[in-house]
Amino acid sequence: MTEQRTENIVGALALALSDALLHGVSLQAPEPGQAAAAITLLRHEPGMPIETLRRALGLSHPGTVRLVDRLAAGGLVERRPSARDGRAVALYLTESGERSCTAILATRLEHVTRALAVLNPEERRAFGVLTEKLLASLVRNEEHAYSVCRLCDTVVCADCPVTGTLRGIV
Amino acid sequence: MTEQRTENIVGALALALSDALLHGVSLQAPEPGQAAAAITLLRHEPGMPIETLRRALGLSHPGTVRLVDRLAAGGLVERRPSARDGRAVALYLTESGERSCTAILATRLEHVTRALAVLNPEERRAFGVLTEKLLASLVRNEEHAYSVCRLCDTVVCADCPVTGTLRGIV
DNA sequence: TTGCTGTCTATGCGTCGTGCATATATATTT
DNA sequence: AAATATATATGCACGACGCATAGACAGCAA
Repeated sequence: MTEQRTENIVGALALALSDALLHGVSLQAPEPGQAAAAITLLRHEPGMPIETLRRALGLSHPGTVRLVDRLAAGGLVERRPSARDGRAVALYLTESGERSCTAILATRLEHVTRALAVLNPEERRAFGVLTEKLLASLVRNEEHAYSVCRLCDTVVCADCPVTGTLRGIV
Repeated sequence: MTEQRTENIVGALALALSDALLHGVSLQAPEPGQAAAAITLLRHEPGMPIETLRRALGLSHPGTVRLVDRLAAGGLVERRPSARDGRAVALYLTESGERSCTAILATRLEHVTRALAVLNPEERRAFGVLTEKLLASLVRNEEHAYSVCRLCDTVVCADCPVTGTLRGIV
């Protein structure tokens, strides 16, 4: 019973945090939804094809193509022919897209920082350790990892626990 | 710098958890989106008017009216005249709506439980304490509380930290 | 009471994102 | 060389959404 109370609170915190993050991040992106995640993923891995992006975002094929259409029309993303695969498109951020990405990551970081502000240094450290353990156990495969890390800042997150888990799986 | 790594991981976990929760919960609801949250909110507070629901879900007026239309057409929700306010509608779950709500809450609980399974009892307790502290500090006002707790199980969550904070504010 | 303002609900309308089905091009296998 | 699989693009129809608006009622003022 008391166990379930903890589970309930954890679910509420996850919802509250991701609500705040997604809302804040959408304001930095050209449109709500997965546009912000698409942008940060492309900084994460420049040249990513549409199909990989699609799997990370959990959208349909046409939906992803149209999203890229809109991002390209807005001057944030550029389509180039892929060097390795003649069928594929290699997606790159433009300069404007890079600026948008920086704003998105800053907003995300700011929201999480504000949320963690009530914890003292020891508590924050303890929370970080537990969070890392939870996150590492949650990732199922590479596709899921792309999705989970779709809004991450890869520069900050050296030795990412998610990729660490994947190395263990593969 | 290492500080930011913690923030990054916390953001990723929040996203991963809420993704999983929202997806699982949507499968128990008649449609994706905020339908599941609408159903659980109505168990939380039977007789809730559309406007309160709208604020908790973060939708537009017409969007909420249409959502209630679809839920009513599906036999999950019932509109009744409000006893106190002649303009307002009092929303209630039908029997079928109650069953759907039970399935939604069970799915949510199951997902969080599975996520917390890697922690041993002491870790889980510590994580629960820190989570509660974070959640309590995050809630701004009553409207926000409805939103944060929109998928909660009020039976399980006796002495909810969110309502506790609100009592402190008000 | 009468009248004014604010709130709650409902709906017509136009827009736009979405997915299905399909078409085309290229890669990979047989 | 043929067959199959994969990556991208698009025509089409559906549906959710928000804007603007309308109608009903509450609450307050004169």
